[in-house]
Amino acid sequence: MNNQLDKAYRIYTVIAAIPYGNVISYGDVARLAGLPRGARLVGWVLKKLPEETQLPWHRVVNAQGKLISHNQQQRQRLLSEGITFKSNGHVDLKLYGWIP
DNA sequence: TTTCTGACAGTTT
DNA sequence: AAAACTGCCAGAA
Repeated sequence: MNNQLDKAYRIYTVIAAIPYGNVISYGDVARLAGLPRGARLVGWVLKKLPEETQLPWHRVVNAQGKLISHNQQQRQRLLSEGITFKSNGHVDLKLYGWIP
């Protein structure tokens, strides 16, 4: 079946599998979840995550390496995983892009 | 039902 | 280089 829960579930699975110390873009999450153009859906799903989720949502950044604006916590978590930032405050996707 | 809005991306101006 | 436009999917109004 192809209901929204299946799609959300596939997205969860992909995000849960992002290795420690790596980041991935929304578009790549969608692609790996079988939703080639579902980047916005990934954002929608992540927005709905509960506070206490164990999903490594902080490893998902946009295609420019920019973090979401509303959450300071993301940068902190990435730093604690050893991820470095460029002078413009973006993560370097070339270094940390996740190739499964 | 139609329209608008996102924690986005890719292409075209 | 930067802004605009288009595609995508689900939800809210």
